[in-house]
Amino acid sequence: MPPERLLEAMTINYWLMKSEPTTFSIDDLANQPDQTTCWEGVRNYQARNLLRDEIQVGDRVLFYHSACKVPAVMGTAVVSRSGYADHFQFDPKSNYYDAKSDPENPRWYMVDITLESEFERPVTLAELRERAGLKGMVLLQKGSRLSVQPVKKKEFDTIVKLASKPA
DNA sequence: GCCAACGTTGGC
DNA sequence: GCCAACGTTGGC
Repeated sequence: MPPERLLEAMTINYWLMKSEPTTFSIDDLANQPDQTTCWEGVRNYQARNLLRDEIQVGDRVLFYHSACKVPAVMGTAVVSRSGYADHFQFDPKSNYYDAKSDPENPRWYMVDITLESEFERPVTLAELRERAGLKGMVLLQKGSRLSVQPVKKKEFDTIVKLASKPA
């Protein structure tokens, strides 16, 4: 392995993934076999590139509830399988079907994630906005809609720490 | 390649 | 339910 690949293999990266709890909540993840699920249905090229090229086994994930009453980070997960073709794109009955995707050259990718911890309490979006140290988070940028996005280690650690303290 | 129209996301 | 912001589509 060339040295830069070796370094990559040793480096853990951090991500945030959004899910609408009415579709798939952190409790749903907790109830999956092995508390593991494939992260299907991402249909945005920027997020696709992350799923296909960047996100590696062992990377850690903030599980975020979006489009709900109290948007919040709910817990953490670990990437348990790196990018592979999202088979729902080839299923005409799926909401995620994409007639223009070529099976020889799949357009959409997914990873598997496994629950790591459910926070004792949600760390709300409002709370994240109050922390000066989190100002740079992709999630907090105006108009930011990426459903899979990079997070800095410092940001990840700050949020995990917040979750262990009373609101 | 431009850009208007449309659809979606997601906080509020 | 509203609406701002964004991404995609498709005519030209």
